[in-house]
Amino acid sequence: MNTFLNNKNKNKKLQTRLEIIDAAIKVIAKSGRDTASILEITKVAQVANGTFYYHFKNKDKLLDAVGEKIISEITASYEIEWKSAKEDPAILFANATKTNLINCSQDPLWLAVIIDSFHTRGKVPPILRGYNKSLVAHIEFGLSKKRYDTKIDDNLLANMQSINRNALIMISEGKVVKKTIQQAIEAKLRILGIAPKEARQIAISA
Amino acid sequence: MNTFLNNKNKNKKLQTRLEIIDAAIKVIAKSGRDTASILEITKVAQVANGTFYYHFKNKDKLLDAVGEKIISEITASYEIEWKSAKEDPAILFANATKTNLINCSQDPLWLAVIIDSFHTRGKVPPILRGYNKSLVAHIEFGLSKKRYDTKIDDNLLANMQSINRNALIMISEGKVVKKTIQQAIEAKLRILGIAPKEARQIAISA
DNA sequence: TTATAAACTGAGAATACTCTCAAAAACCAC
DNA sequence: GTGGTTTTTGAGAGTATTCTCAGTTTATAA
Repeated sequence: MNTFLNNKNKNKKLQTRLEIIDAAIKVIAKSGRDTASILEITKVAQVANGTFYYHFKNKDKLLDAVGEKIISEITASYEIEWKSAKEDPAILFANATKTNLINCSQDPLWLAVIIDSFHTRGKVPPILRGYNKSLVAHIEFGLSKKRYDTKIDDNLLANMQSINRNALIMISEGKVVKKTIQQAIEAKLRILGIAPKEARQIAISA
Repeated sequence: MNTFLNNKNKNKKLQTRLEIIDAAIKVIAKSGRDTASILEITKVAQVANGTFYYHFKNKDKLLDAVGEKIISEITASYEIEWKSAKEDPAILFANATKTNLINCSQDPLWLAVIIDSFHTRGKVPPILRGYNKSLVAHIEFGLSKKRYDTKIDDNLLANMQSINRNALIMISEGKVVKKTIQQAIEAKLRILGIAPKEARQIAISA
């Protein structure tokens, strides 16, 4: 009889896989995606080098898995408050930004990996795709209510992302989380076309 | 008698050095700082691998030289209009931003290298240092005239830089230069605390 | 023309990294 | 236990990269 994938094996395999992903997060946080070597990752995970290639076709697939893991951790609690919206889009957006940044800041390792994921030549890193979709929705909502004064394009989205990224860098360098997040919200709202003083007030009360 | 460095030799040596730097700019534009290999650079420069090490102690020193070369090309024509200032700081800043971005956009190779230079783990890349100094001066000037509503800190400077970087990326991807620069100026002024509509007007007439 | 110093060459040492594979170990149904 | 399957192992092939160095070429002062 073909035992194929019984549960015990499945768990064993899955566990090793997760250990490798966790080790990868540690190493990437230290050295960055490009410099992180499979050899070091397997050393940290305490498995043989060959074991890595039993679980992942190559380094790229591992990076995808790392991205997915972090995304799922961060977005899990993220989309909830979005639906109930008769509120001011700016306030909703401020709160979403706050939640998002706080989630990213939970774990210094995630923080480092997320910041690192912004460094790319060419293609949009997988970690950012989900974020982008939600960002566009927020801005379109605000535009439909004539709350913002801007146009949606790649440049605007890139600027929004950069503000997030810079905030995360500041936090990872030890700046006060609350104040840094307020600054990020204020900057984003101002770019969207909220009046300077009002943007500050919304940021402070978020 | 010691011939030491007579002029002919000096020129010969200098010329090879410059050829290596130019080749480096080409290769970095294509592959990025980290991936660019000495081997490929010397191939493009048409010199032997060992020649590289006669001119540069190591890859880092070459990167410094590349940074200095590009900085000097870009900032050469940059600081001129700054002194004559009884004008509106916002307009001055808008013009400076425009000049700077146009200068960076002159050559696609520089563009690629400059954009690449923003990618760093840790330390501020040398290319940005000069820019930062001038940026702080501009903002302080505006604050002293009560034209802006913000505080100068690392976060603000990082956001300003990111807006520049994003504009350069858009330009390198073929977006219209003029419009992209206007968007950058508008975003910067809004973050500094200029009212949304006014920021747009200044950006358009810059 | 010739001696000397500068500039250049390219083979190869040292290192590091990704990925393969045959063999070993662990696991589990019977 | 036995036998078959899954999982792990680690040596090493293949490749790439940085940097060294002994020797060659080039330039020039005398």
